[in-house]
Amino acid sequence: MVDLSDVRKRPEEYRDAAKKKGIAVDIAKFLKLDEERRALLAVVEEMRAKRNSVSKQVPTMKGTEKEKAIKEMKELAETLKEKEHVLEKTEAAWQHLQLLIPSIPLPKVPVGKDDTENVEIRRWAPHQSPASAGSGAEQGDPVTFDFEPKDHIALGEALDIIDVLRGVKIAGSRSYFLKGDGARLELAVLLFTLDHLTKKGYTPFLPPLMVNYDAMMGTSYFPGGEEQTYAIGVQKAKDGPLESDGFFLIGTSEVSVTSYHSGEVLKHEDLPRRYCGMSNCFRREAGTYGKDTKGLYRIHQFQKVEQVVLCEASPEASANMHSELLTNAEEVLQALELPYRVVDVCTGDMGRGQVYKNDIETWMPSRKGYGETHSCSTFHDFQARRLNIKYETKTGEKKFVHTLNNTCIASPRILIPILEIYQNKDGSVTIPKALQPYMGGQKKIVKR
RNA sequence: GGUGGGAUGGCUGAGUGGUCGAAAGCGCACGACUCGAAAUCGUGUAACCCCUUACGGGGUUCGAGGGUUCGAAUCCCUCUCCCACCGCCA
Repeated sequence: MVDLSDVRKRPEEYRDAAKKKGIAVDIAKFLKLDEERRALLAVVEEMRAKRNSVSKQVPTMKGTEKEKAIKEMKELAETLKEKEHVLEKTEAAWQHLQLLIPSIPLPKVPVGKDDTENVEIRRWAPHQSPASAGSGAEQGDPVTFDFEPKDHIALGEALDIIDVLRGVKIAGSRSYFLKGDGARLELAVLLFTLDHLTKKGYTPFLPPLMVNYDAMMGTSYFPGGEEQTYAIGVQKAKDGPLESDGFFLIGTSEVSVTSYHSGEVLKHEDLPRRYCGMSNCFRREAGTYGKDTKGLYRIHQFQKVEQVVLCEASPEASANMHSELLTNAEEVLQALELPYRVVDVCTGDMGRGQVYKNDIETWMPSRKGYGETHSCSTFHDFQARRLNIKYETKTGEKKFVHTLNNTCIASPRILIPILEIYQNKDGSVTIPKALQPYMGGQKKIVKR
């Protein structure tokens, strides 16, 4: 949610932001409703004031005077009820619209319509002599092979560590099993990342996977993201209606962990709060039919270590935390020796609330390109307003905190580059050095 | 799943239809006393919204929603959450 007084002050900027982000919201309609609401509020409050003052006097009155006052108040109550009803309706529409108003992107954000217009800002690849020949060398790929490489599915099936067919059998498309060393590899990469962040002062969380509407709304997934979200309910008969329990499966632990302090007032000296949530994540992936159907790239359920930060309300503090979050994620990729690039996400590929966003894309040989593996977002006070998270400044002023988040690792998507880049000619996969301690010292995944 | 007890300001807790946004205590802030401190005494101490340059005024909020009433923390209905015990259970 944005600062409404700011919207009143410079509506054109919000109209512009909505246009650049590709978000449909009628700012003029909002302003009109806003005025209507305030006019109605004035009328209703005046009537309430009258009622309150007369009601206070009633007990001191007697006889006909009292009867007259009560009669008058009865009539007033009726008109008041009507007015309140109109106000309520206006307020509901007003509230709905204000949730749709996007934040204004920082000036440095490139303007563009979708992810094809994101702008690369840097690349990293491990130091190793580039192969002079072999698959990929002529295109200048960061990873080359002197044999014909397999994709992660072929590797996973041959090694019996990924089973997509049986996943689909019991849970439908975009489902899978990790088994054996595949299961262990995923846990290894998650735990390695969690340890990395813990060492850097981040508090790990295992948060609720099911949350209420307020958490979804507060982190600004709702309204708008309902179609991407699984709702929890009870189905009493096969093909019968689903009775909602009012809970939703999180698509990221950002939802639970950012909401952790909702409704609270923190102390200035307790900021920044550095948190990381490890959780399963659930996504319906509605509207992606036919997109990334093969393999573990786009799936309904995965696991992620997510970084979440609450910091003081200054653009500088936010910017510092943003680069810290990026650095943490890059350190993990560097430890895993996976080539990646960082892009500035353009306006059209940003969410409603974000003011700045970077994606990290990791090299995936089978895609012959970089695939998104991380997403680092700065919100300023957009989420904090919705979640009502404040802090008290040194001067005793209460302000909304700034929130940020970034993936630190998401699996099994990260298994794509790991398996594909670390594969050997004989079909085995070398385990990245950093993960070997988390696999009991094991150095290779081989067919068992 | 069953039974009983709860939910009031930063905290404890009183309040069962009208001058109650709410006693008292604790905490906190300021002042007095003191060389200074403790103790003591005094004063003050909720959030949000609307109008106002400001001073100030008004509204809403006693878990949430609805109802009764001229008027609800207080009465009625529904729901949520917490605590205790019983049953079942990873």
